[in-house]
Amino acid sequence: MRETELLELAYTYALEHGLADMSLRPLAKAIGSSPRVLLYLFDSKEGLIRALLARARIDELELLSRAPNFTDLGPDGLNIVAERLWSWLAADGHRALLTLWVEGYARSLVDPEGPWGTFARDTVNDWLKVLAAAQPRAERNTSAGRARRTLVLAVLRGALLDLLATGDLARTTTAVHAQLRRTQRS
Amino acid sequence: MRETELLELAYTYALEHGLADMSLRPLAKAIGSSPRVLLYLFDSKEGLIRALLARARIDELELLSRAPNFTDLGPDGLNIVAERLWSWLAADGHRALLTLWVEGYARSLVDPEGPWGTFARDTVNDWLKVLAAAQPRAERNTSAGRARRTLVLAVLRGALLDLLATGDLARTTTAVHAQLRRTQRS
DNA sequence: TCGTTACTGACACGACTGTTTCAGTAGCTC
DNA sequence: GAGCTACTGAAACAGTCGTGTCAGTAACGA
Repeated sequence: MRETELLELAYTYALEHGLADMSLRPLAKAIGSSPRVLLYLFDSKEGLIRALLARARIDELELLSRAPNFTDLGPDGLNIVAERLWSWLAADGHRALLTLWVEGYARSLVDPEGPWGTFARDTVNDWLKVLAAAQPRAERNTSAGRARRTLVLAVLRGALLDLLATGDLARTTTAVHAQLRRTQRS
Repeated sequence: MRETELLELAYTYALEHGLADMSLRPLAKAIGSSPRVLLYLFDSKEGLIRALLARARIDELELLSRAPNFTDLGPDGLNIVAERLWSWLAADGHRALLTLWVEGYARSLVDPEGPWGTFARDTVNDWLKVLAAAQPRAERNTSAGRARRTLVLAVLRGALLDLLATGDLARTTTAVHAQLRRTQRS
């Protein structure tokens, strides 16, 4: 299937160059293809972007699925999962993917129509679902439980934004760990 | 001064339409001007974007300056300021500005050259500075103090991302308040 | 009145955009 | 061999982009 291998090439290209000002001719040349072929396979540029965003989401879901999703890790399960997620987010090799992800997020806020669609809302829900699975059953469906996983997600994402902008791994990691240790005690 | 009033018009236009695919002709037509004039006043499109980003940053700094920045509100000063900041971030009328802000942030991560420059890093530092001023003097320059304000910033920004994507004011606000109340006790 | 400064309109230039048209080629099935 | 499917190259289309050129107006101080 030519489509999947070209998508993969385009994906690594997008990771390097971003999606915002990507255009067909430079992309095609870089991956050894032609605008004609890309249009043939993906119908339109919008279709290509949609495919790239879906591809990025696969990486994201794959990460999330690696978090232990069996239930009842105890009352502290949420923090355990969060700590694991952070170590993934903070890893050097994931910067490009996460930057692309922020880009897609921002874009889907600005224009919810278009290929970006509901990317932002989707990822929030993906993450909240995984975090919910790590909470004790009794807590999961309470308002306090929703707030708690919302808070954990906020900490992870806020710290990620900070890390991507400043590159200060030590400070952001200390902050995240401080939080996860603190709630552990409560 | 024609420049400032046109900048203001362009700014409100950018708040509605985003910066990413803004182009001179539609913008000029919308604000009753011409590409010629915009180029005359701002030298280039890049100059215009730089001016718009600077304008957005003014709104941001104005917000931050409204947070009480006199020192020693007590050990809980950081939370007091954070709560005030959140009520501003969560206000309905600020959605457009904050979305624009996220867009600029994302873009400055993708391409740190160009008009976006150090927008992301700058805002992180702006906020951290304000939060630092709200911490007790004794805590301010310790590693734990840095981590604490980093964490507060992460919560605010993470919750903001969530709010912008989902519009769920109740859940995000509950999460933020839970956090600020929790650390208050510690 | 002259010169200077601030601003503006009309138009064209070259580069680039996504997309289409037309014309294929290679491989597989019947 | 015929026909079908999958894929591809070359070139052109219409449109938009940022920008430059040339000209011109209005206000104002000397």
